[in-house]
Amino acid sequence: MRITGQAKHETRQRILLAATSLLKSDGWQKTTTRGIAVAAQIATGTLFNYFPTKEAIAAALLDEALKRASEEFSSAQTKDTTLEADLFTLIWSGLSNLHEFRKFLAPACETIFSPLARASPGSPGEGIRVDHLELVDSIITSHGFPSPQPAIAIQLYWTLYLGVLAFWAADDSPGQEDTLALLDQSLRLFVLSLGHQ
Amino acid sequence: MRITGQAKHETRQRILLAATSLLKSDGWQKTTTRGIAVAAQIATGTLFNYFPTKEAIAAALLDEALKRASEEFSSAQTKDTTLEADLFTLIWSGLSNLHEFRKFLAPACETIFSPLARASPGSPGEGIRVDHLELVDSIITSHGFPSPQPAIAIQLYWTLYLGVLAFWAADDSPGQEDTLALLDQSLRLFVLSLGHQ
DNA sequence: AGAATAATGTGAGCATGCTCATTTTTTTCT
DNA sequence: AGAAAAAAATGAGCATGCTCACATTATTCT
Repeated sequence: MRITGQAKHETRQRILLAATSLLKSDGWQKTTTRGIAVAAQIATGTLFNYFPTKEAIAAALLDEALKRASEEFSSAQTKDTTLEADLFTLIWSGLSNLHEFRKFLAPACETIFSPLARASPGSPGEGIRVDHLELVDSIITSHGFPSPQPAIAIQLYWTLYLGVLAFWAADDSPGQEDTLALLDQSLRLFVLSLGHQ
Repeated sequence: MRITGQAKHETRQRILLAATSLLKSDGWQKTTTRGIAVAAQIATGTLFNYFPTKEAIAAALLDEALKRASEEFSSAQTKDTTLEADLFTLIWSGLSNLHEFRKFLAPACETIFSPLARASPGSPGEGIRVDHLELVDSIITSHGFPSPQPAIAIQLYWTLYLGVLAFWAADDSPGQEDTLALLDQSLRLFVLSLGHQ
């Protein structure tokens, strides 16, 4: 499994690299699976041996970026700040890591982890959502809040998170200061909602 | 323009009727534009003389339903309730009118008014969003609140609204009581955020 | 090594959203 | 009414996401 696995891994990386490059230069719509395959020097069919859908390719990219953010957060955590501050750090770090994908994030995400896609399990972004929400849950409880009620609080969090993401993707204010304001407000509300329940 | 317009209008209605029927029985994915065209007794190409995209067809259906809700609200308004209650009435009425579309709402909406589609003007759902937000703004100011700050408050509202919609679309609790709870919580937070700014 | 088996690569081809040159129908003008 | 012009309908065809039967390469077994 050693050498084979390595070759497979390299192909996978070539695909992700090709996809990144094309997505950045051409955007979501104009990047075709055929184009990615050619750039990665494989056949169209082979592409789908590695990723089940076009969205899954983008999801893998976003997943990598967000995993980096999670690790940054977990290692740098000082633990003496407020819940609000911790969540802010995590999310802001996520946005920084997603920065290179900002241009095509909105259209790609529509199908990847659309808030409305909650109904469709097995969607490419499900892993991302689950991982993120688990981390958030652990942060919340580590600050002494009760683990949020099953559905509502977490649903509210994810909604607000996607709202921030959506806003950020189209935010052209200097330094994304408008996003900062929205994120601030959103987190304040979310923490409030934890208390009120 | 009289007689012609009428014929056009009838064709349009036939399309919407056919689409409704197919969407309800087959869902979003399995309903094809060819299928709608056949059911409406027109050629595929003709369909696109009436609606620019498949999404636009669904958007027209949702628009009709939500317009009905707006009218219900506007005519039944008693004006002596709280802001929270008024918004609740409006949104709940919207959900009732959307009820028959619940099954395919989530996948359709991903592309129609995806939370993340704020960036794409000219999308089929833009009119729906704009109309709704205008109404909400007027309700807010009629209750003595200042018209919300440019972007943030309205963005927050739309985010929460879509979150509710998404949840509702997949909510199988009896009487959608879970959605009720989420809507309640969301509106409480939103009104809170109006005060805090 | 050579056969047998498994894993991976391949591209023709399908389904479907949508376009557009052409044909058909309707309206207008005299 | 009949010709000219405008409007609408049509369906072959394109692009693209994805599938699948087959070919190719890698691995295992004796």
